[in-house]
Amino acid sequence: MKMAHKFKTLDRAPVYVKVCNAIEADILSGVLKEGALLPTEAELCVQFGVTRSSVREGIRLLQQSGLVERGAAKRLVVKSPKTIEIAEAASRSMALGGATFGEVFETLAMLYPEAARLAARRLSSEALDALCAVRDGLRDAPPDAADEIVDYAVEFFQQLASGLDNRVMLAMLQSLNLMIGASLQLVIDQTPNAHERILNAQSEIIEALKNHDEARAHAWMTKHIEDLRRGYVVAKVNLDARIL
Amino acid sequence: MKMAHKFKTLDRAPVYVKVCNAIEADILSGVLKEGALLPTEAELCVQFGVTRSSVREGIRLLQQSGLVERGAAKRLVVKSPKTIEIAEAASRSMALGGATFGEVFETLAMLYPEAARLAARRLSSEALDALCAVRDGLRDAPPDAADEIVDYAVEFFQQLASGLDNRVMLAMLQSLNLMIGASLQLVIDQTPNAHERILNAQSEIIEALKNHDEARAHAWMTKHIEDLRRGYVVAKVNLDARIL
DNA sequence: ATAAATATGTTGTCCGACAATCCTAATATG
DNA sequence: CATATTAGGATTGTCGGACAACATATTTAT
Repeated sequence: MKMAHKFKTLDRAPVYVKVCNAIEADILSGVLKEGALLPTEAELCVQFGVTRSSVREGIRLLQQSGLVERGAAKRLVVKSPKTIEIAEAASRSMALGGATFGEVFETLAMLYPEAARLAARRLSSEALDALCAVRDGLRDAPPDAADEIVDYAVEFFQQLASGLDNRVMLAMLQSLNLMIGASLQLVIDQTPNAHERILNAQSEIIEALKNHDEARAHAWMTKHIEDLRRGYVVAKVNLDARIL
Repeated sequence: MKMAHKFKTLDRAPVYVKVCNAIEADILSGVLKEGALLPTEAELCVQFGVTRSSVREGIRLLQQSGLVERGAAKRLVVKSPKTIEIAEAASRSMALGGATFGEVFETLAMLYPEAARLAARRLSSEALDALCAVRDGLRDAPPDAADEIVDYAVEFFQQLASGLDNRVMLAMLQSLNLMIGASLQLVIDQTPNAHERILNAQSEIIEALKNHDEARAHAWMTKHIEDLRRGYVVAKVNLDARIL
């Protein structure tokens, strides 16, 4: 008995999706390396055999996923997503998805102490210097300049994360930074002694990192974050409220 | 002396970007709630006063960020991003950004033991039942069916993460799952006793969760992940290689 | 009343056109 | 000769209109 031939289901995706996929495939497979120039729109039209409208819609799709970007001369250049951009996209999506302060803080409280522990194990001396620079900046800042204090507090987290030399971790920590960064502003200028307390925590953490004292780094980071969290409670921010 | 008037810098973004931003703003501000139907393209044209090409390009931008989707009758409906989609986007970007197995595993080894500890503190009984179901499924699976074992191993992580009731954490854990999921396949069928070892780890973790024994949950999760990591070494997977 | 046929609306794709912008190269000027 | 200017060409952004494909709503026929 002869089996009737089975056809594969036809690919009925819109053309602009196919354009997006085709380009993306070549990027992913390495045919198009980072920084490579894509053909012009007109060129893509003839290569794919579709009209410019479709090509352009496909490009928008690629553009939003950060794989491609307009460079000099407006030409499209291939770009491999940087951790900060991944973090931005993720935190933006979380905000839109309705994540709350409580969720962010709980995650922060879980991740950063462990990050500090890892840092105590392997932070380079340059990374440590960067942390010291942040701490010194904070020390010299006027104790009532809330915005500056916030900047230094976030920057401390940022530098610590960067020093871990792990892009996956970095992206996650950065996205947490972004999610609280904006709101920290509202809190800190209502917290008494914020300047002093944060400065102290940073100093203790740095000291622990210097001595490769993992437990102490972990403990102080925990304390530091708990301190920040208390700020939200004092400022009467509802932890179930959506992040901005 | 009269000060010359200062003009704000003009907004010179392309129209399609403005279209995207305008719609996004209304979604974010709550004017457009989840599930709401967007006007048709023709309608948007007259409302924004631009041509359909521009509207369509703007829609592609929104579409890729997961804020909008074609529903029944092809109409555009507003959609708030789900954690799994955020995780997918993030892991995809990380893969394109060149993240390595080593980075993923290190992050996994940091996050999941802490997640297990948290789970021991507050996992609901339903979530625990779900974990048991996974464990039972794995127990009854043939010990040489590598793909099934992988599925159950990943599913165990998935259920644990879901039970934490924290979307931010969930998104991060899920994105880690996705990043190793694909590659675990290659490893497990080269690992002797994988079935038995994974089953044992799952059972121990479940036992610890039941007894709210945070330390033990943490310890066994650590052991479990280290075991998986060893699989990569045995299978001679280069930990500096890019994830798929 | 149900099924078939038709009408209507919406999206996907095409085409052609033009202004704004940027790059390149030729030209003018010191 | 080097630099500034200008002209030219290439490319993107935006427009308008057109039509086929498809899904829904409405009417007609059985």
